[in-house]
Amino acid sequence: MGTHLHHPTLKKNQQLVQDVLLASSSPLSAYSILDVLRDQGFRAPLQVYRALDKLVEFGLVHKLESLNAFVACSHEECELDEPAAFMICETCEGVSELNDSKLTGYLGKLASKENFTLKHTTVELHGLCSNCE
Amino acid sequence: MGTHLHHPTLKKNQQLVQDVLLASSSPLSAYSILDVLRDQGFRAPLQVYRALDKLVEFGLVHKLESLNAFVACSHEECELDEPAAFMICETCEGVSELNDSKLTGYLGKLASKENFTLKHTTVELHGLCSNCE
DNA sequence: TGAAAAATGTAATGTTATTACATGTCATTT
DNA sequence: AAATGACATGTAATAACATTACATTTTTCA
Ligand SMILES: [Zn+2]
Ligand SMILES: [Zn+2]
Ligand SMILES: [Zn+2]
Ligand SMILES: [Zn+2]
Repeated sequence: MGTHLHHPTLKKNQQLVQDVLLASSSPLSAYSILDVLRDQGFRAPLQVYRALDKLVEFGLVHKLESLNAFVACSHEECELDEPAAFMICETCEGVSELNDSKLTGYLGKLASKENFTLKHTTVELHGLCSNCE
Repeated sequence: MGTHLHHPTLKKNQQLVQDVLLASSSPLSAYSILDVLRDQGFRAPLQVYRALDKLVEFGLVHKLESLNAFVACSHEECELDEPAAFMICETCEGVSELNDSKLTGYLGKLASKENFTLKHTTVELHGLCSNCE
């Protein structure tokens, strides 16, 4: 396990975005979040993107690159411990976040074998979850 | 190794797009490809996206989800053998494609442990290549 | 309190990707 | 050869995703 850093108290917009993501059973695009938050006064995409940037920085939210969408972290917070992988169901759109140290370790090995300095990994597995099979 | 399927002869637009990607040292967005091909008569994004769809289907081109960009396959063609991972240098934008069966195998294991039916994997490692370190 | 840093509001713009519909090309069948 | 059907192409319009620029407000902290 890596060092656990406390994130600062969330600002108003950050908290609103975080609440929307926590309430969702599947990843949401920035524009979907915007639509939900129009009632709370959101008017422009940048309000969402700025909040998301911070939440991702704090490790409270992850971006799924293959979906252009965002999910709340399934754990307390990933912080410096990057999530290892996401399993994404094509049918129900459910996502489960895996923190598998063996996978992380192996990706690190692959990188060092080529003298590649690893900064960030994206691992997204698409398929069908056990329910949807 | 999986079954080797022959892809059909490339059509004109497919070949043009493939040639642009083969000549590039780094991944290209669909719109960058379009710009290059304006001289050859390309006018609209869809001409590029349609060609890319086919090339990806044939295993001759891969999409890098974290960059919204496309690269020519480094091997003859990946066909049904999905590439295992890409290492992407943040500095020179160079990409190297890894076909690592141990990684593929481990991702499969992770999935089956959760009764997840794996259809497609996205593994993209960001960092610095040995040259740029 | 006063200055600096961070967050927010808003508009405009840039980038990536798809839908819709018309036309063209080529192999197969009659 | 004409008719058919499958696939490829041309073009315009629009949708979806994301950033730049600039003004203002709030928070932090010396
Ligand atoms: Zn997490
Ligand atoms: Zn499912
Ligand atoms: Zn390949
Ligand atoms: Zn490099």
